Amino acid sequence: MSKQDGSRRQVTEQPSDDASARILHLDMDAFFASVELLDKPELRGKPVIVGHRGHRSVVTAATYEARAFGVNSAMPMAVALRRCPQAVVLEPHYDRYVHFSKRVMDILGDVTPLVEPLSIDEAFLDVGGSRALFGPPWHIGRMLRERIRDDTGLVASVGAASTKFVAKLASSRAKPDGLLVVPHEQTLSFLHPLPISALWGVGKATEERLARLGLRTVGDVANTPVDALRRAIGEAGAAKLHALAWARDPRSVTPERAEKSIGHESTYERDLLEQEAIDRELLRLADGVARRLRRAGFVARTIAVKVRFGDFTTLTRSQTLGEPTDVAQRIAQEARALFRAAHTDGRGIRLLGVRGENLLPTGQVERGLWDDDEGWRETEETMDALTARFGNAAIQRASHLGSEGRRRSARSSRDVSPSD
DNA sequence: TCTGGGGTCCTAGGACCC
DNA sequence: TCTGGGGTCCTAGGACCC
Repeated sequence: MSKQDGSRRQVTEQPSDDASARILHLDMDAFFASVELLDKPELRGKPVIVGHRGHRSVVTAATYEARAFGVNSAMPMAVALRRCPQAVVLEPHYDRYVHFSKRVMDILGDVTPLVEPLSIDEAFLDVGGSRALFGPPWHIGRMLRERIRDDTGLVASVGAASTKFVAKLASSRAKPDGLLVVPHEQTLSFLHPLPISALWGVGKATEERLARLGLRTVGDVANTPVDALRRAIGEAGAAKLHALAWARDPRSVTPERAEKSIGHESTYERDLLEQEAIDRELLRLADGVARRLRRAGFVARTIAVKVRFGDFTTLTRSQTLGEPTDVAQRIAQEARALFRAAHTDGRGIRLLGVRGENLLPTGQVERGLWDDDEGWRETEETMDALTARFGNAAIQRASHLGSEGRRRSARSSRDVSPSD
């Protein structure tokens, strides 16, 4: 697809019955690159790559014109420029992408409250309850694409089906600049001829393992006993894949999803060798994590460090704390200790990462519950509510603050208050 | 070709408790 | 004294997705 002719090829004829295709998947076409082109209309129709110019950088996004040369996102920039030397390379502007992402998500929210953003440039919608106001899914998809084009100048593709998984497949099949509805009764004939790699969760490694069983298409997986799949790829993967191959996907569209971890990592143009530089970087990364934890209203119970050496071998180390934190100095202290305990003995460091895991909401866990006898009594009453909200495991883990942190918690709740 | 940065989920082994 | 089975938590690594 090297031409943007604007007129549409892949628009389906309106299906006779698409009421069952209530799940929409909307995906922006070449999102970052398209946002850049809004400012630079003179580059339209040319191969454009978004990414840094550094010698260790990768392609963040590419226009369809660049993809025609075999350029894809996540590809090393050096490779991309060898394949397409005439490509224009633009620095990314993440603030702009976030801005346009919000505008698009707002448009989706006008149709239904059941919008689940999947990443910055795609979302699921459940339009089952929107029919009376906006018509059938096919019509809603067309309307959303038009509104996004009119309001932002950007192009979105839409897939509609009775499950999330098939809707997502439909949108990628519709790209670029298309809309595809897969009616319920056509689902399996749509699904089964596709290659196994179309299945969610099948990457290179899984594809190779399944190829050893002689499986190539989704239909092949559907017709293989779960036991055989289990031996090849493990318990959970087998069950999931077999279900997906029969278009069984019980996941509903859920607008709010709790974050599970917050982290930062950096790859360095030159490998880091000096401990001083490494410590400085760990503090910088820890500070970024701490800020985001506070802004999101979380404390982390576990701190994890990631180290990648010059030869690309990678290790991770993590430690669960007695008392959760969102304080940069505390996170950095733990990160440095983990780094030292990993005995990296002077090898060059290509990448460092710091991550907070096991997140707990700051307010409920830290503030007041265990401050005094009054608070201690309150605990009994709120435990059920907390458990219902955050799950048993999280609350049990948090509750041992009771003995350990009780006397200190007046201080600690000040330390971790989200003030800056 | 030489590999970013943000994440999620799964597996497996060991510790520990009942 | 030896043995066992289930459950949960912690840690490390890997696959995968955008």
